[in-house]
Amino acid sequence: MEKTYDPKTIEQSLYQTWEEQGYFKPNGDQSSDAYSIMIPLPNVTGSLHMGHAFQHTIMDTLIRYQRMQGKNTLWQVGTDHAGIATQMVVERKIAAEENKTKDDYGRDAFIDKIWEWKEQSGGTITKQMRRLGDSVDWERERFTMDDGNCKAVQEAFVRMFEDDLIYRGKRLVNWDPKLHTAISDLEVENKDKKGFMWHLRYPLADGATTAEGKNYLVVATTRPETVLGDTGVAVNPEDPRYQSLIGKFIELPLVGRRIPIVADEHADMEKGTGCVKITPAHDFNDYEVGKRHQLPMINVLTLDANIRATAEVFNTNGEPSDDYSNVIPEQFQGLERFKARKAIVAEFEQLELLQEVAEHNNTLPYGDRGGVVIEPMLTDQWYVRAAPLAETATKAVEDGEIQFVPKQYENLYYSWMRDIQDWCISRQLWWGHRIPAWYDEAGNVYVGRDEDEVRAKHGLASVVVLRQDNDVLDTWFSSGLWTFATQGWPEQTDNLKTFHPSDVLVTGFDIIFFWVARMIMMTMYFIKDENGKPQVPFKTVYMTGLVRDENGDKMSKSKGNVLDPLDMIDGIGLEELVEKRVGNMMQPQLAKKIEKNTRKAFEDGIEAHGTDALRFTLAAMASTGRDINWDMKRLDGYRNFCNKIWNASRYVLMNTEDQDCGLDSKLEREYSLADRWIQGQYQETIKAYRDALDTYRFDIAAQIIYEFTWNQFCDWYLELTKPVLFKGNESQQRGTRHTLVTILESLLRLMHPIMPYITESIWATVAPLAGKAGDTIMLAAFPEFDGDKVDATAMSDLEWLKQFIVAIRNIRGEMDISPNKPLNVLIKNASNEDLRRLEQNQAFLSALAKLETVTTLESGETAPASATALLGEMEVLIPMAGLIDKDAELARLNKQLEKVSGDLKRVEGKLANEKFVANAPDAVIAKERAKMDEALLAGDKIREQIATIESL
RNA sequence: GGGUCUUUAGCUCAGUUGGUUAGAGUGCUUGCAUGACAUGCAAGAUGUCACUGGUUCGAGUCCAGUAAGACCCA
Repeated sequence: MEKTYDPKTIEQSLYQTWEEQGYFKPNGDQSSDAYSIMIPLPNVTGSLHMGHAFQHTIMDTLIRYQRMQGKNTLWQVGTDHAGIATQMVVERKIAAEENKTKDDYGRDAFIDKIWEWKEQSGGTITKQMRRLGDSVDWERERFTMDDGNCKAVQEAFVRMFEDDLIYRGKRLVNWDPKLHTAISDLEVENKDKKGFMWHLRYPLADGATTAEGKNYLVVATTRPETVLGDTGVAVNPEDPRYQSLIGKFIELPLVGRRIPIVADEHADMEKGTGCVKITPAHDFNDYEVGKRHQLPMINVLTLDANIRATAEVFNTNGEPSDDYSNVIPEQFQGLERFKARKAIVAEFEQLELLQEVAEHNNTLPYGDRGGVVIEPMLTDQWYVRAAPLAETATKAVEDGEIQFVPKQYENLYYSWMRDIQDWCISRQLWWGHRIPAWYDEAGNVYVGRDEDEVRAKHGLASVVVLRQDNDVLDTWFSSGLWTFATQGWPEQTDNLKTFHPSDVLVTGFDIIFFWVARMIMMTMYFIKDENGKPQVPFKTVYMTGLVRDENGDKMSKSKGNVLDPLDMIDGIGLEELVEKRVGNMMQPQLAKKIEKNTRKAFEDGIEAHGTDALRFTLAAMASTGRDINWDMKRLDGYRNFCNKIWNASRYVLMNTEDQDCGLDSKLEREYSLADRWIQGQYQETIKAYRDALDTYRFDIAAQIIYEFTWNQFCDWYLELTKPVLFKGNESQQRGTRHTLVTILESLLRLMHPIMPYITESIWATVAPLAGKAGDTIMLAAFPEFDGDKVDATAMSDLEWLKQFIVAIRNIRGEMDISPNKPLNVLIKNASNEDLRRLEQNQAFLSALAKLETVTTLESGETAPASATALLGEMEVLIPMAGLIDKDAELARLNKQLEKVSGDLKRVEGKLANEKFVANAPDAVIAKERAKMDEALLAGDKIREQIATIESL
């Protein structure tokens, strides 16, 4: 083995071997339990960020852990087509490179272009996953637009339509005027912005006046440009100011439209003037008010959100109507919406109908992709009726069929499910699953799996011209079928039977609504068990937090603080990192700032750390549901841990390779105290570690394995093997070698799920020495706790030994005695057990505490002036002659005394409190008593010692 | 406005049903070429557990409120 751990040289070839050998595939053993995880679909043309690395670490750890327990294990891999995002990328690309639009290409050619792009850039993610060590079954890799998924989506759509769970309707949708598509509520981000509230005078018709005698009403609005589409004014039915006006009319300025004054709860008496203009075609609240009062709807905006040349007038059912004139004043025609606002305000001012302009904080809806303000728009769209699906889906969580980790996310889930809105699933895009609906020339709609089926089903002759809906489905619609479509649905396949429901879903809280909830709804609707009971898509949902940057800021491209997991693994130079962050930016004006921040945060670029260190760090920081502030220092620390494992293994191999490791059970093996102790420690580590993994506490698991490996196995056990290996007899050496190789071999298996590469690499050499056969650690058995191997006496004996050694080292450290100077120590007040332990562990003591002699004083025998340490009642004395500074020793003793006195005071106080003694459990009181006795004794001894030293 | 979460060592974070002197990594101080490792070894220092009040024999932990921050919903 090389002297220093170098991940580069081991990782890539190992992965290739694993993949080639088919170790990632399910073992197909139907007699063992199945275990499956369906990957949260990354965008096929995207790349993995630290959040993915985090989730993948957790999934791979779980999968490897279960696989090593012999389960029939599947980690299903795949990517999604990311409709809007991908189409935008390719549109920008052809615009930049060829100055063309998608319409220049035409639908089919443009879609071909996207497939091309997918072929080109689709490999990034899979390469990254291979570097991360993800043990996914690549042969089953799926894509949301592959044949199987297309079939599943089509089938799902048709069945839901037939069951009246999908409908088409003219309704207000969130329209993105930049991307020209409807989006769902979830794709809208509400942002607080400073704006204005305009108070407009609306003249009353027919000579009516208000209670105050005015001939107009004042309405307040943040969107004056929608005046052109007003079809009513609402006042609160309880409002005394306007009661007499209800049923009367307004003469709407600019367009001269006569519109009614209606009474509706929506008008808030406390807010503004209490009068609200109603524009049903351009506002979600107004739409509802309009429905209640049968107000017509007038659309005044184009799909670009410009003012139309002529308005579209609909009745309240959305049918074209001529209730009102469609004329729009010429000066506003074609104006962009914000310019139109200015023009209309100016016109009101001109007409002396602008009463007031007040500053106003409003919340504006933005499209999460296009980044422009969303326009409520009256269009025909397809919807999923969500409420009936939500009922079953909510119950599954209530009944505990699906559990969220951590639990509090269940509330978030419930709160959304209880108030669920219908889901707009059509998108005016070309890239995606085209909606399986056909229209005849009369505008009738037919839904079916293909045109032939539609014709057959509805008896449409071939002369009837049908055209398919131009729109595609929301990407999340296909993602919602992921857990079962990947397993062959709509066929009833063996895979579906074996691997569905999946065991755990590992994902971020930010897509609970987008994906998790919808997956539960869709799955429970389509998949039933043998008894017809709806099947859940997964039993547990493990929610990860966000990985943030070192300042706690969200990582994002525009902030330029994104980290590529591969750069943690391979390292990257500063210049290259800067280039990576500022190159190809959508907002080049930020480049300077990003460059400066990057140079500050990564002065020397990023060192290579290897996959195992990255994974271990992510695991160590995975406490439930919390965000992670990424800390390079932690990564450094855990890279050092890998180096530690490497070197500890090197030590083991140096002392066991080509030597008798006691595999032949006929030859005698003598186990030292250290051997028996480390075995017990190790067993307890297995137990605690498995508990941690079973409860998704990866941070605790990492902590346990770190503590055992470094602080027990390396710091104590390996040191304790030295005296045996260098000076012990044959059977003692054999026993220790046997312990060394067997513990290390098993420890590697224990660590493997989190750190796959380093463990596999070392295991290949260590396993044969421990008598283990097998081509790969990946398929070796996961260690199991064996209580018989825990030797309680050995455990307490060794703790005593450690205390002894630490006490000597402490005196050396504080007294400035070289660690190389052999010492002669005296023992006073030793119990029989102390004597036994001393007797049995001379070799360890002299090696680890560097002792020349240990002499027991008879009772009554006087000791020379010494530095002392206490082990229970036993005193360890280091004679001072020539070694120790009197004042330094006094200072050291006084410090100890102070500590002991402090303890004593606290404990005495507690025990003197009658209520404590009366109420506390016996065990607690006994503990306190013991502590008091110990403190009393220690205090006496230290004071005695101080007196002795002072008298010198 | 409603809701959820966070606040513990210089930094990044653990801390179970309330019960020793609140821990880890990193950083800091001192010493050390020691037969695996200087990406190391040994020893050591470091806390108003955000704040105020309450419950309790006992609170980092439970309750109420305050402050700061993050997120979700409207």
